[in-house]
Amino acid sequence: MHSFTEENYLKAIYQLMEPQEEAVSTNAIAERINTKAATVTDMLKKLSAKELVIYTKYQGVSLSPAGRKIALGIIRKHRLWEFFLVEKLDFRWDEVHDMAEQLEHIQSPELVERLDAFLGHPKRDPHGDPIPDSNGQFASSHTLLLEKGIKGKKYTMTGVVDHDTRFLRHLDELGLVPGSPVLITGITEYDQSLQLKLNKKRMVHVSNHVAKNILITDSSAHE
Amino acid sequence: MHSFTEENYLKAIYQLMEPQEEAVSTNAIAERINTKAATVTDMLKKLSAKELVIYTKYQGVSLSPAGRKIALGIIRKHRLWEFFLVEKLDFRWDEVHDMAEQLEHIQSPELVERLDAFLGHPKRDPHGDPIPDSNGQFASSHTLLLEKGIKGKKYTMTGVVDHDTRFLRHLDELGLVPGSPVLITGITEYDQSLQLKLNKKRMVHVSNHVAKNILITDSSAHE
DNA sequence: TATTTATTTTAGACTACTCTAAATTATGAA
DNA sequence: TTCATAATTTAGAGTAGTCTAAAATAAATA
Ligand SMILES: [Mn+2]
Ligand SMILES: [Mn+2]
Ligand SMILES: [Mn+2]
Ligand SMILES: [Mn+2]
Repeated sequence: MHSFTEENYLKAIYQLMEPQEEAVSTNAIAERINTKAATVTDMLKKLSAKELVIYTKYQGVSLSPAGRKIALGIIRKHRLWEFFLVEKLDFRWDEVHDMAEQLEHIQSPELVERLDAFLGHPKRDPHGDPIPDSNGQFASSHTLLLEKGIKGKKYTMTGVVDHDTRFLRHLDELGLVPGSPVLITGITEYDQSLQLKLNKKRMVHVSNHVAKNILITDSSAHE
Repeated sequence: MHSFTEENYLKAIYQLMEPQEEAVSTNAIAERINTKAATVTDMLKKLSAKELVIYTKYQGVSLSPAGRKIALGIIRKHRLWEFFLVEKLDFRWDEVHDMAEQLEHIQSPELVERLDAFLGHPKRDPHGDPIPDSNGQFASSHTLLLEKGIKGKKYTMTGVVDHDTRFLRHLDELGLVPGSPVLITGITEYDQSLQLKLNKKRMVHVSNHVAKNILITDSSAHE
């Protein structure tokens, strides 16, 4: 089997590869895992020997199909546990990540499937991130950044880019959480900040920084 | 903090000390943890330096108050997770131990307390073992071995001594699980086997070996 | 009590993961 | 294209946990 540590490397590589489908640098992994480049190089050789990654010296690394499968399994568990913690144990969405970092390594395929069923096969975690199914497939989503939204159009808040606790708390206070209806009522030219109308006529003002870190989807869209 | 491995040693020492309140031998720990005596000696020195155990060369080891507290915390988590797995995820009582062995090491005091509340503050795990509260206190129990039961007297099955999967499955098939009413209707002198009447007039016959591994309590007893 | 046997500890070594410092390779500015 | 700088790898070493074999101690037995 693969160790706790190996799993974390595979997950990190997956998440770094995700935006653009290209090889990931040693330094990028080191920064994400909070370790040193030399340590990463050692691990890449090990994962390469196990054929979980494709690694060429000085050329970066990418996941093999086997490595990708493991990474997706970890992410599936992470997000299911986060959903459990919020929906069943009443934690807030900004509190669950560290617990999920531990729970994602629990080994038991049967447990994952039963947990998934117990939770009602959720499609997204509390942060709006999609939960891969047992085959590693994601529900398709058509999201865009709030920053790119059009004035006067109705959207639904679907997730966040930044997962930092303070950011999530701030959104909580604004009442802007996954599922919230969002109507862009005004855009301030000067600083690109937005005036939004949420449900119950609640009006809020968000900075461009916030708008850059919120995902929305067309309200009329049927996922 | 203390590692996964250290936690397993502390738990093992606790469980070996439990029956009689006396020091535990190196070999006993080695056997329980599936390791070698030399390895145990190393770990005992380490735990002793951390003042989690009281250890004198060649004299065996016992838990310090701090070590005992950690051990009880692990046991609390183990049993709460087992309860969760059986009650919420519909696992059978013979399937949950290995998962709980992993889950018991998840670090988050808040998670434990929320899980406990979510489960309704259960007093016993699926095997009838008491779940210590957050202060390490057990609900008092007045159990005896089925073997020691008196003919014609009504009891309630409360737990097992042996936790082996095959034994638990066997009890399942007999319909003899924690909570079952048990009336001893006959004792066979020759082999000390017992004739029992469970609920719904179900009659079962159990060997002395089985009777030695089942815990019962006086039905009239109020815990 | 003396001797044999069992238990426990010590010595030395191995794997997994990590680090710092030095060497190597790639990159990009001149 | 050359040189300086940044990124990466290699070398060497440390910690946690594990092992086998040998030495020391305790317990059992004659
Ligand atoms: Mn998370
Ligand atoms: Mn998440
Ligand atoms: Mn168990
Ligand atoms: Mn149990």
